[in-house]
Amino acid sequence: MSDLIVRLRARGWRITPQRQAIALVLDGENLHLSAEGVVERARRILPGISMATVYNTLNELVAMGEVLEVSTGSGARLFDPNATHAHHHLVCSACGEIHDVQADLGGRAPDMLDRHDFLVTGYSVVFNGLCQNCQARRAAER
Amino acid sequence: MSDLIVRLRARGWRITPQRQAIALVLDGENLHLSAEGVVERARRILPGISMATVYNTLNELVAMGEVLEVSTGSGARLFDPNATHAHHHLVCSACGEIHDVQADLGGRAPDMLDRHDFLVTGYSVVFNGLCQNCQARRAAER
DNA sequence: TTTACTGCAAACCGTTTGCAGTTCC
DNA sequence: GGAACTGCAAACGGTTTGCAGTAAA
Repeated sequence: MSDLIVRLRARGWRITPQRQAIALVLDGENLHLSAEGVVERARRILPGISMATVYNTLNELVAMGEVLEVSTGSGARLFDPNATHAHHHLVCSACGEIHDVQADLGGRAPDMLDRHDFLVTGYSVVFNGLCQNCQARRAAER
Repeated sequence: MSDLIVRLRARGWRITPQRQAIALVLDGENLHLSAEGVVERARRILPGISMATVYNTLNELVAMGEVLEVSTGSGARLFDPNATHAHHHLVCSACGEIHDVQADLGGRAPDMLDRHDFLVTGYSVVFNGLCQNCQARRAAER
């Protein structure tokens, strides 16, 4: 059984087949799925599951911090189940692929904010550029 | 006349009243407006201006790098005309207000990416937390 | 048995688009 | 004069919601 299900049960959630399917879909590394992607995969496990249920569940998971929301600016939200290990994102401008990257600003982040009376509770970095594949493809094209 | 209009003319744009109104709206520091916010303000200058024109223009400005897109994750895109000075954003979790902050990761950003074959062309940092006002309000509430 | 949860479908919101008319150069 | 631009309104894609039915505890 997935860790997520255990934690959801601990929080008093009813463990329905739908939630088990969603938890199963969200079990993995380097996962950045759109809501539609989650529905699609969840339907392989539980064909009848509805969009509404998936959206409801994802929103609740985000609200309780079990899942992160990644907004890449282009179109739909992406959901990132890797909420336990702080990390940032590499977004390929060519193919849209997203990779996780270790979080480490080496304590410099707070320095940036010295002159702002702003209480920082967290931060996220989005790196834009070209992934390995797209670099290779560009090199081959010219 | 705004600098932006000068640059747009230099790029061969036709300078219409609509574009002048939008340029006027986008003239300012620390501005983070939704498309609707731009329409609203532009209509004070040119009452008949349409959503479509504003969206078209904003998208073109973003595409040519004259305006930045800030995605806060919650709802609509925000447009940031401060494209000439690299900066990042402080987003208040309580009131949603956004402030610009000087960009300076002190050359550490590339270090984070050593083990990823990823060609970084840019990055942006979003700091989450509480702005001065919301800190004060919370302190007063308890 | 209770009440949280699900599925359907319609509504919603921000955004884009096709097209006919207008206007800047 | 002609291409670029505008405005309208309809369409669009992603997401939310109301409600009646279902099932977990």
